Amino acid sequence: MSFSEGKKATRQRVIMTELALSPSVRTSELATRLGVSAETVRRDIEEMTRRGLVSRTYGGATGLQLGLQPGFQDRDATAVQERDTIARMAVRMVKPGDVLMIDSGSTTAHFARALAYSIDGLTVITNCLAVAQALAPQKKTRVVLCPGEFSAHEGGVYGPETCAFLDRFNADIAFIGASGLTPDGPNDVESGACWVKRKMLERAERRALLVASSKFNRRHLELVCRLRDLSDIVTEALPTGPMADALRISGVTLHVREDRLSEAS
Amino acid sequence: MSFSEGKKATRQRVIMTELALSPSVRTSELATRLGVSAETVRRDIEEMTRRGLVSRTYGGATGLQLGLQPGFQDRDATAVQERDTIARMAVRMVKPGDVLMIDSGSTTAHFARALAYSIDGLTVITNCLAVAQALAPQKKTRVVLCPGEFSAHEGGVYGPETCAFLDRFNADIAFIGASGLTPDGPNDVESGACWVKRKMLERAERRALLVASSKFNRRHLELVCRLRDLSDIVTEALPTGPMADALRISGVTLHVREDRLSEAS
DNA sequence: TCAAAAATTTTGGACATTCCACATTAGTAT
DNA sequence: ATACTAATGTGGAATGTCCAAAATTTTTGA
Repeated sequence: MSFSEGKKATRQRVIMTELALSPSVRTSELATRLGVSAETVRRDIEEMTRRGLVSRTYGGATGLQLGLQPGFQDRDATAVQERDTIARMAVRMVKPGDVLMIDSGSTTAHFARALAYSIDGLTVITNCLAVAQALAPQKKTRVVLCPGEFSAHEGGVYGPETCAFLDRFNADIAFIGASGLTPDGPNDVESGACWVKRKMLERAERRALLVASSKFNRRHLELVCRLRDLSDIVTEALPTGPMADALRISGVTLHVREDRLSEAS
Repeated sequence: MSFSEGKKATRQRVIMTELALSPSVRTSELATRLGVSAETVRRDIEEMTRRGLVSRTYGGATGLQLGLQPGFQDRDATAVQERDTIARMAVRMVKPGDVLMIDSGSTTAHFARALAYSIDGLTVITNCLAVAQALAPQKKTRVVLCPGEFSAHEGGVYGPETCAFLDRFNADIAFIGASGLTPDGPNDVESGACWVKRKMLERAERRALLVASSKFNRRHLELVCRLRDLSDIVTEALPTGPMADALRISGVTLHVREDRLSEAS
């Protein structure tokens, strides 16, 4: 009888579907709709809660509100302070009317939010949904979104379509992020993301890397480019050791600020 | 004593805050925490539900998920029921492995959410961010996002880039929405959106319009296409009068609610 | 095929929530 | 102050939910 998946799996899939359509479901309704007893539904919900799929409530369940992609903003929710400093510094590189390319990532998205209320008349080309959403409400900013395969994990689009599209534009400044920075240069875990970053760097006059100091000396799958291929690096703490040496030699402009000022007490 | 906002407003603000921290709140707990009777909390929740701020559940409330475009889902927060019925019916037109084009809009986004957990192996081409985000978490679904100028109001991309991009693809079914439907055909307030819809219809074998019956006989700026240019219309209530006549003549397949089915077998 | 294991339903009582009508209180305008 | 309206509290009946244990069905494995 059963061919592809068990009854339980089917039931739980229906629950997820139901939850995708409405913010909450009720045990009793599900029981009727699924033709099983309330107890069974309750057990399903309990199990799904354990697995982190839903959140149990009195009388039913609700989906987990994920503000965004799981792992996109959560990835380092602790680093808000650092990202904030970086974002503010990076904003100072931009002047009204500039054409920007902005990469996907939590740091660049934060930068975009800071940009939104600071500078007018921008044109922003991005492959990141969060960046687009941050900037678009500003009437005076034009946001161009790249095509490509959408990755929920990264919250952006990637692939040959993306690169080919970027190839048709010229920008004043490109802002890219990275999952690591070594003396060799910025690197990233995603190969698809690397190609997009490279293409952005290629099409822009100034080429800025936004990176938290916690990423220093972290080595990942693929090298995006050499240090000397960047024109600016924006970070919140001075690098040390080999990293500092490599930066000095590369001739990249380093934007750092240590003043730890908060919002008025 | 009171200077800025009334007690009720403060209470409801607390409820919203609480809801931002956890996916659901319980009436009883709120009552204790707020120092008011459960009945008052219940009345608050009821009012907030009417205003579309939260969703009432048995024993409490949950936030509305899919936190995206402000004004995107709000536009007609009341029509959830209708959209829900439409979404479920539309899902039944799709089979595993299909290539779909999905337009931007609240109805189509809802459809995408219903699709996400129902059908595997899809390829979806869309100009709508919400659609992409709804479908992308499904590993077995491929989501291709169109390029274009991003409109925060619509939550999607538009313009010549978008149309030119769509022109390169072929789809099994196109699902479009509309702000109005008259005997002439579907129409929309946004000219840019119309062009995208037309292009999607042009590139797909089956051409389905998802529209709530509340949109019947509403006339807006621009006609998207003729009725006969559509192959299917999915709605939740039978049209009447001239609208019904026009539909019969046009030869479009009409899908109206026939729900109340559970899975089983 | 049969028996053990797992999943599901049933049952019943304890407890929680809702709903509604009405009493009470707070807030506001006259 | 007075009268009026909105907001909140109270009580009890009706309904819904939870939980645990036992009975039943389905699935699994040899």
